[in-house]
Amino acid sequence: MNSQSADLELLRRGADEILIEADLVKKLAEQRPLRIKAGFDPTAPDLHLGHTVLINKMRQFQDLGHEVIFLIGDFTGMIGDPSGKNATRPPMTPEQVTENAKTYKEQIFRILDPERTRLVFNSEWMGQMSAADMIQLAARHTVARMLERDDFHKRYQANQAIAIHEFLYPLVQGYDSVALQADVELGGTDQKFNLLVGRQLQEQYGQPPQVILTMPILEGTDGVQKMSKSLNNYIGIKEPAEEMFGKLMSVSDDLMWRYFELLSFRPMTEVEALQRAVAEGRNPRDVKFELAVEIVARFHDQAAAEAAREAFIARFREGAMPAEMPAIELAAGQQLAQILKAAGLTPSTSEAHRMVQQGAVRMDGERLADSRAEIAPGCYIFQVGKRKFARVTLTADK
RNA sequence: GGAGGGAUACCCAAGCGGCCAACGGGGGCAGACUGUAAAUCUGCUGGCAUUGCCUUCGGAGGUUCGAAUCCUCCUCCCUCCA
Repeated sequence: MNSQSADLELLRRGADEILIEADLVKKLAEQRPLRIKAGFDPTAPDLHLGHTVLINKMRQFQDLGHEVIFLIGDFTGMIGDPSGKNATRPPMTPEQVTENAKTYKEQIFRILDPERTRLVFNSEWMGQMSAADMIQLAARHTVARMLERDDFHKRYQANQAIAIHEFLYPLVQGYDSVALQADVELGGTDQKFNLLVGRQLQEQYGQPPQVILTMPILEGTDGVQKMSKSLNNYIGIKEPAEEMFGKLMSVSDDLMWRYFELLSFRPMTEVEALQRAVAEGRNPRDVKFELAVEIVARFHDQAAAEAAREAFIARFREGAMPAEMPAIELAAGQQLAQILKAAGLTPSTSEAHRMVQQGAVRMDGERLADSRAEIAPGCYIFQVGKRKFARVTLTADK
């Protein structure tokens, strides 16, 4: 196997589609650094592992010596959100954009090499465009082609409104590829149409069309729906190490392999070996440990990752307490249920009563059965369920 | 502009005068078990309170001993017609 086909195999990993793969082979054969473009929304970035699928792919290109362009779509953001019926979102100020760009850098450079990453804003060229330029750009594309896009098509069929500027968005995104002379553009599968517009526009402007590489949308920790903050099935890359580790461990044994493919940098040959090992009886938990350690180490460091693993093991094996927990001081003379609520361990006293009924509440390791019991003054560790702890000091100030 | 249909707890979705704090599913939480916060099984899932009270079925009124259920008006959404 020569190095080019090894490169191709790496780039293909996890990819949903490569259009056109033959073109990519040709470009790789040119033995020059390719310009790899990926666009991101300028809204406040709070990245989770789902976003990193794409960024990981950028990193792979980078490792192979290509030029990665991290494009922030601030021009698009300043106009507003075209999708759906959502009220147009308030335009972002240049200050906000700068601020968000800073946050992006903080987060993406955990994965990307800052030395080899070009950060650009599309307002750099879009801001220069006159109305006449814009119309000329619009003239390069047709309504019929726009309507090929699935969501436009459906809305048109259903007689739902499509605002003119919504047609402009794919054009602007496509024009970014022209402005950057991109060789490859990366995006989620949901971006396929927009990426294709880039290809078409580049041809119109006399450039060789970019190759499109789409990455799948990562499933969240529930294993079914896409990872997203609003579905609360996400793992944020700024989360504390132990939290991140725990969430990774909560992923099902099946989903783990998907995460290996899309999130791990381990060679697929190794991943396949792990898969065989599990089939032959190795505990999938231990394999999941390896995944969790790798990911946590990427966003924290190796030591924090190992510590998170040890803490995890300690907790389920010995029922140990976490090293840190909120400490709260309360007046004595209250019922247990009220203490639990006051300590933030349950959202309401009714919930606290239910938790006690279900045997979920412990005080200094002893299970409690009476949610109305008054607790004598002193310092205790309360636990609700497996994961919620608080150190509560009850003071008798009466 | 006209004609119909709909709005129920975190989400979906029953209920159509009292047995409704409201079936069922999803999600969430808890317990058991285990190989992990996987899988499986079971339970819980409005609030407050020493088992009684308070708020909830789009909003505001009304009928009734009693309404999520009936009436009136309003708001929003969907379908069909112009």
